[in-house]
Amino acid sequence: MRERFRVQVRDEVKAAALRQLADGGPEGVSVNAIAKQLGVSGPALYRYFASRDALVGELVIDAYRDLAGALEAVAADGPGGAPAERLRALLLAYRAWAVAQPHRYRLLFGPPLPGSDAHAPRIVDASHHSMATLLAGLSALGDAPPAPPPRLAPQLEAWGRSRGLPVDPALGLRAVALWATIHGLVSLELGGNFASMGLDAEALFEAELARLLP
Amino acid sequence: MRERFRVQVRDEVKAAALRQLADGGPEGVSVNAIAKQLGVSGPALYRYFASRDALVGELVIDAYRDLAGALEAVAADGPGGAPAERLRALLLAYRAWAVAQPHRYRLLFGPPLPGSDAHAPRIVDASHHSMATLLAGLSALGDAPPAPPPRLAPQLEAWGRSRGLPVDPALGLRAVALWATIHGLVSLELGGNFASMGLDAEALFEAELARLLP
DNA sequence: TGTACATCAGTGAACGCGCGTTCACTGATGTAC
DNA sequence: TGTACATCAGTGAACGCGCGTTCACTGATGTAC
Repeated sequence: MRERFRVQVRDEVKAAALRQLADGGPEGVSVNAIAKQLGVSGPALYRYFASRDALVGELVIDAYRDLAGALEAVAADGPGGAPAERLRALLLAYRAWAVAQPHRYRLLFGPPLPGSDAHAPRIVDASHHSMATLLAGLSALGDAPPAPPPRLAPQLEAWGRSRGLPVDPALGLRAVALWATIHGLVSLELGGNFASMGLDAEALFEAELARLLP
Repeated sequence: MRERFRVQVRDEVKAAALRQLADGGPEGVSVNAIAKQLGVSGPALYRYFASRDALVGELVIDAYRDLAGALEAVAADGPGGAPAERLRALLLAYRAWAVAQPHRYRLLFGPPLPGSDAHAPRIVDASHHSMATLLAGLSALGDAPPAPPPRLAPQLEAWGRSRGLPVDPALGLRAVALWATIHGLVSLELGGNFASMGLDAEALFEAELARLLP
């Protein structure tokens, strides 16, 4: 079928785009360069993607899906073990995904790209799944986090509701804070900040996990 | 004097570069575009900067100096108040600086730029002052943070020693962790992640501070 | 004070490059009778 | 099975743009006698 061929070529294009993303950053993803890498003429790619921005947009969505998949796999894997231990595994998987493919992590959580609209519904949707997994992991802990300040409580509740999972505001705040912390660690690690301080980023991450999830 | 003129023009060039940085990101800083904005021909700028990379490098160093200056001003201001309260003010100043000029914050802590060498000694040096201020603020708290794991302790000590301030490893770990947390919050805020969740980033930041510095 | 000279800011043309995207077209692959 | 037609992947040329950087040169500003 022609359709199978289309899908296959699209995947090859995206794979080449990811390779360019890895060296050169998001700005380094170039339609013409991808075409050259596939041994094909530049305009040929317009059969498969409407524009460069559309291509990059797909990379973003794929990355969100991939990250969410990795987290869900860990969350679903082996229901044994204490909830705290399972949450720990989840957070380690988050870092592992980021460290294994820093360019994709930066594509998701780095500075917003000119031309790409991070508020497009498809993208916002895709970004939700990872947070949902994190929320579930936290919720399994079962302890009672401190209540959020009055200004934040309704916002957190609205956010949970808009996501379909009615969420305890206190739990939501805890999830956001936890996310910010591990994102901070990962982001500094990817930026080489810990390396330039002579610090072992992995040990640092684990030390922080030990402190946060005693 | 000709020298005064040189300095003044260099400053104007940098100011125009910062304006371009604000809209368009680091890749949007263009020699020719700056020249046009100053009503001058492109090659003219090569009298003042050896290359585009040299220009951007100066922006980085300026930004580090500016951030460190803002923090030191807060630290030196009004020695009254409990140490925890003063540290709180320091961290609020960190966020305020980042939020007021997101492009410069991203220039410092965003993804490393292609062409620019973040390990150049001048840049590494400039990046140290802010951390020193944070360390001083934490040290004034006077309480005893938990000891770091054996793998990290010598690294933290070596890092402190290389900086001229012999530092308690436990304190160093605490500083790094605190930095990672506020960087995570700030970085997600600048990325618009909290906004797209309907959360008030400032309230979030303050809630986290309240939790971290009771 | 006036003149000769050196310094140096800025110009305009040019080089070579890469970019995203359009367009008219060729040629192979699939489909329908 | 053979033939007519439609579909569509891919090509090559072109458009218009911007980029960093070099080069030889003009002309104004400063300095030295």
